[in-house]
Amino acid sequence: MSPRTENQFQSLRKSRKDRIMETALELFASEGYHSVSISQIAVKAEMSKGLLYNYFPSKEELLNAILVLGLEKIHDILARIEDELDTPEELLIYIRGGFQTMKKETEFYKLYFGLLFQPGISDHIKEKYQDFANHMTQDIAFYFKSKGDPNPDEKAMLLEATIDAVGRHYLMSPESVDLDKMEKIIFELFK
Amino acid sequence: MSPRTENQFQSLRKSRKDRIMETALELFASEGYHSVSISQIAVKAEMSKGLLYNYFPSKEELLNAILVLGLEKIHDILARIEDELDTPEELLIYIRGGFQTMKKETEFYKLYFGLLFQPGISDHIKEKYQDFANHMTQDIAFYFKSKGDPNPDEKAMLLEATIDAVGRHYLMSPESVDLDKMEKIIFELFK
Amino acid sequence: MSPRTENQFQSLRKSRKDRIMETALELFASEGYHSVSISQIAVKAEMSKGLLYNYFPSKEELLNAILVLGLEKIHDILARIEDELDTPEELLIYIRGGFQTMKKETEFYKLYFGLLFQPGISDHIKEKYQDFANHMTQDIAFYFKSKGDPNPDEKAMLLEATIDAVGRHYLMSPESVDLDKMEKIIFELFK
Amino acid sequence: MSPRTENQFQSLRKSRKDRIMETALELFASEGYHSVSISQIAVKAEMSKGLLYNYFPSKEELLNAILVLGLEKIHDILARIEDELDTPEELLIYIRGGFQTMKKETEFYKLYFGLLFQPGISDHIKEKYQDFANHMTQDIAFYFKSKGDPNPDEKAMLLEATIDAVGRHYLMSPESVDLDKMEKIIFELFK
DNA sequence: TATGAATGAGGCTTCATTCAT
DNA sequence: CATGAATGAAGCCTCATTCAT
Repeated sequence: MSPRTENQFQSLRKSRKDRIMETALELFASEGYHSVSISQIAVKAEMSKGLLYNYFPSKEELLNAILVLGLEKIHDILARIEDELDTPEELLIYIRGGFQTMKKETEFYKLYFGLLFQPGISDHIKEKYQDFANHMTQDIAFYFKSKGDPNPDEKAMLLEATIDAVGRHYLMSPESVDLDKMEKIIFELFK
Repeated sequence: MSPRTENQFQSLRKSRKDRIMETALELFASEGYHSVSISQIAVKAEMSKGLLYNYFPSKEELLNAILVLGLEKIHDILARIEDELDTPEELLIYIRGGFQTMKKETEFYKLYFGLLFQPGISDHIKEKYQDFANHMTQDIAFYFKSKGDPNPDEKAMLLEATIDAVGRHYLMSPESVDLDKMEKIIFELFK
Repeated sequence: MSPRTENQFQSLRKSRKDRIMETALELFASEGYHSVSISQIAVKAEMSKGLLYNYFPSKEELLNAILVLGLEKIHDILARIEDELDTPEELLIYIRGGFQTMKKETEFYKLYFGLLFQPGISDHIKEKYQDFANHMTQDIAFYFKSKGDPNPDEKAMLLEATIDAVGRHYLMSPESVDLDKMEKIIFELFK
Repeated sequence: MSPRTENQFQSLRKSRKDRIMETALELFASEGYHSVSISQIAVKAEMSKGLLYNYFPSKEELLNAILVLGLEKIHDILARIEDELDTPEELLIYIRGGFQTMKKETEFYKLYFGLLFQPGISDHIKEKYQDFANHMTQDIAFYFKSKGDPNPDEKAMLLEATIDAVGRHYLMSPESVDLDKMEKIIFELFK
């Protein structure tokens, strides 16, 4: 029989890679990066340990890939909203957007928040996150500036931190936080 | 050389147990719980592994003890402020108190925040923290109620979360956060 | 899919096979048999691992084939000189021949010397080498006998060993051994 | 009970370390460094794998330690002979000394010769051996100089290489080489 | 009480080899 | 014939914990 085409190989690789990353994210998020073994991932992804190394050179690189992908997803979501924040309505949408990424990418956020204070997580990732958070903060600062607030940067940082913190609460016990309500209260506070 | 011996001297007067916990906290906070071995702790605490196991039955119990002690310390600090929050002045003091515990117990908070999203941390601890956070939230809610705020509980949760989040930023890069200024802005926002 | 003649088939196989062996020899000699993976060979030979296994049933057989081929090449070179060693001139040519095979088949010798003391190398190969060395020794012994030396066999073994050893030095650091000079000195010593 | 004394610990450690090195040398020499697993060594030394790592940080460091020790032993043996080589009698003793170290440290030599052409063996070791061989060569050169030989350095290198090569033959098949006889023939040739 | 040697399970990773396509 | 994804055994190493002294 003839060998697989280049295309066949590529889509096979992509699907495998996706499967590994999905499975690993699930496990990392629910059990913690250090507590999950490559073996567990392989079993849950229904493949051999060896195959996993065909796609990621190490456990750490697998984690990295997951984090990079997650940050990109979030970035994409927010990129659609960001534009320029001029009106209160837009601010509300922005806040809502923040919460929605958390609802949508719950697992990623759980993993991520568990890692941020973990020393040893690659600086590259931390930088990426910083960039991302800075970007967000600047968007918000723009709003406060146009409103004439005396401390726009601090206000922005504060709002960003607040969204972050409420999201954290939500991730830890979703049933105890009513995001819709919080969204409005935050808006009232900062608008 | 001399600061180190100064440290050693100081910790020599402490009980063995304290020394172990201090050393372990230091290492856990700076390198991460999973990355620190019992051997490292024993070496840094200048005692044998065996002795360490005379005081703590396992690595996990050592961690537990550290966390319990840390929570208690924080509780003690806040207990001195809490009373009843009636006036804006008291609220400001409360906010300030929150930040001050973080400045004082930096290492504990670093460890703690790194662990909160890490599954596998004993539920006992998580409960203790919940109690503690709830307690705090209720104190604050008391203030908002006495002010006649329509959403006192949510407001309280929000303020608590905000203090938390700003503290996190501070812990990650102390130079980029001016706690004194943030304290005032938060106060203006919530008072 | 145009059908190939039997001949084209053969020569295709041959060139592929040669390429594999050449590449493998290169890698084995420079990095060591155990440190080179089949994957590396396949990449460097610009073919797939699978194809490689069409030509050699295992890594060990590939090594074997390389060694056999190498020994044959050396044998061929020496066969052209050997005839009967009667005169000193012929002895000199013989010594020179020994060194020249080492210059010409450097990689093979490097691999070979690295393997000779490695247990686990197929006995078949070791025998082949023994035969070859014995053959050489006998040729030389013939010379010493015709010269009336009292210990022709030992002398022969000694000369053979000496050529071997000087060659080894040369292979390890070519710049530190002047083969032309050594050749003459050895000749003076044994003639 | 009271803890072991420092002395007890030290002698325990020494005996364990020796046992590991002996066992490993035996196995490395007879099966080849790459073919012997840490597990095998542990089993043969009747201890756990883990313990081995209490004494050597890695397989490679274990090898290193063995090689360093071996070179030192050989050095010691030859140091007793070396002095200044003036008379033919002393040269004979020197040659004999060379062979005797090989008879005495058979395993070490087997391992060593198997490794010399193996790329990846630590340069530190190779240097040590070079030093050692150079030292030997210089001793011999001294003899040829005092004899007025026109090529003392080359002669010395040649003699050294010859001893080496005959030793190699002996190690590979002791029954086929009569070292006593070779010793004399070499002596007659070079004296 | 104190020591650190000793254990052994388990983790990460590599790689010769096979096989569906 | 050719490809490279897939397997699984085996290797090196770490480390929490135990225990003889």
